[in-house]
Amino acid sequence: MARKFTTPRGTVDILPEEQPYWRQVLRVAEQTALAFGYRRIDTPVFEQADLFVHGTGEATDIVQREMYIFQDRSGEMLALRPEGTPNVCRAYLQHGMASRPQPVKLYYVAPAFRYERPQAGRLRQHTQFGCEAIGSSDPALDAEAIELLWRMYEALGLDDLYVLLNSIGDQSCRPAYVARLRVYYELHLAEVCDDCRRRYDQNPLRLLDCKNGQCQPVIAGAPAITDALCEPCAAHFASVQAYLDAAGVAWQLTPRLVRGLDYYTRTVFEIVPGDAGSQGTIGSGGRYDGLMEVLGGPPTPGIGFATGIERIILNLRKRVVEVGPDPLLRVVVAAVGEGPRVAAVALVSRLRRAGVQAVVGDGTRSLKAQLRQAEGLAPQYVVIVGDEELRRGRLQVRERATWNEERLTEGELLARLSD
RNA sequence: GUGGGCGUAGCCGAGCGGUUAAGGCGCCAGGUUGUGGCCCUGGAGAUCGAGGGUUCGAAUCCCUCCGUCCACCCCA
Repeated sequence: MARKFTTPRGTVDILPEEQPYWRQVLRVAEQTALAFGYRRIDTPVFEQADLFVHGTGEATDIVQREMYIFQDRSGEMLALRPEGTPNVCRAYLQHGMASRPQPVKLYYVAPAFRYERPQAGRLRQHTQFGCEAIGSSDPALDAEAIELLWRMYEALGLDDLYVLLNSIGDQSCRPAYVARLRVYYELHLAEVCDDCRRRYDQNPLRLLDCKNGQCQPVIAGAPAITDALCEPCAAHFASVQAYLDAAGVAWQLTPRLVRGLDYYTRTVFEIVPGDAGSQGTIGSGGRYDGLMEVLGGPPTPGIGFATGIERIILNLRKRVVEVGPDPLLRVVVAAVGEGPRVAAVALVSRLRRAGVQAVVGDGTRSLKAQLRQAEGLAPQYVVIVGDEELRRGRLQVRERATWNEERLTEGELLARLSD
């Protein structure tokens, strides 16, 4: 049908029926983050575009072709947040958080925007829950971030998940490795796919992540970055692994795992479902020890992750995980005729002030219709107010599920409701 | 950004060149004057995603666009 207005491509409405999932996921996410000592931070939906150009990285797809970027009326270049980490780091610097006890551990729930071609599990606006621990390079924080994410999924009832873990080194060892990788690939360019030839030029690390069948033998023969780590990076990585084991989180060493963002150093990880489709990653993150300097701050290490709420819910639905229903409506008051309507409005007003969720039936409809309406609203009690009830000072109160009917005074009704 | 599938009322879904465009769910109303879940009856709701074209005639064929889904790409 010809609708005049619809949601923009790649965006969705979250209808009342879906809200229980959101409430549940956000509740668990926040609880878990708080339990791990993280505190909430909120940052603007839009920021100076350069924050992401420099922070997320000029070479990334996100910056090159996916940002929602615009000029405001003063001519300033702004961008809708494509991911959360640069905002949090900017806030850390802006508010002098280096003078707080380190590390500063922050979490956020925020929409992210990327101009991409939508498909299941990939939207132009999606919601990320993320955590960042800034100001320490302790590998225990890396392990803790991974564990936090893992425990959160666990609490939500998601199983069949896998932690993929890798280290991609730092400035002192990665460049040499990338050079070696290039030398290796130079000899095999004829055997790999077109995308890989492009990656060879633009983003060599990503060569390892190619899913094209013809490239797999070449990947298998490539030097592994985990063999090329410098001593400090190797030691750090070993500690991360040991701490994960200590925390009881199972992980899989995945040398081919690299990440799309420029700022990652050392630890990178993803959590994927066992039956993952192409948009399978539900959460991922890593260490970004060089990011703060890029943003103009002093050298400050950091580790963090983000997970997509929509993808979590997708997986919860796939597994038919139960979530609590909406808080139930407790009373619907049906009334026909002006006198009873006035009394009914006054009654629900008092009920609500007493903390009871209550509504009146639609006064433009018959009593029968109001009762049908009440059925749809599924309250605990249905109350009927008519002239007779007003005369007697007693309400007709029905427990909807049992049809059990009583004549009660308002006080008795309230007592019943407070059981 | 590339390739492919799909697009009929709020939802599911028949029809696939000539029909008043089925049916189900849901919604609304009625089945005597104030009584809900089942049942019965009735009603509202569709410019057949949009715009062009072919044809005497198009939901049905063609083109373009839009949306959605799948794969790639990328990533949460």
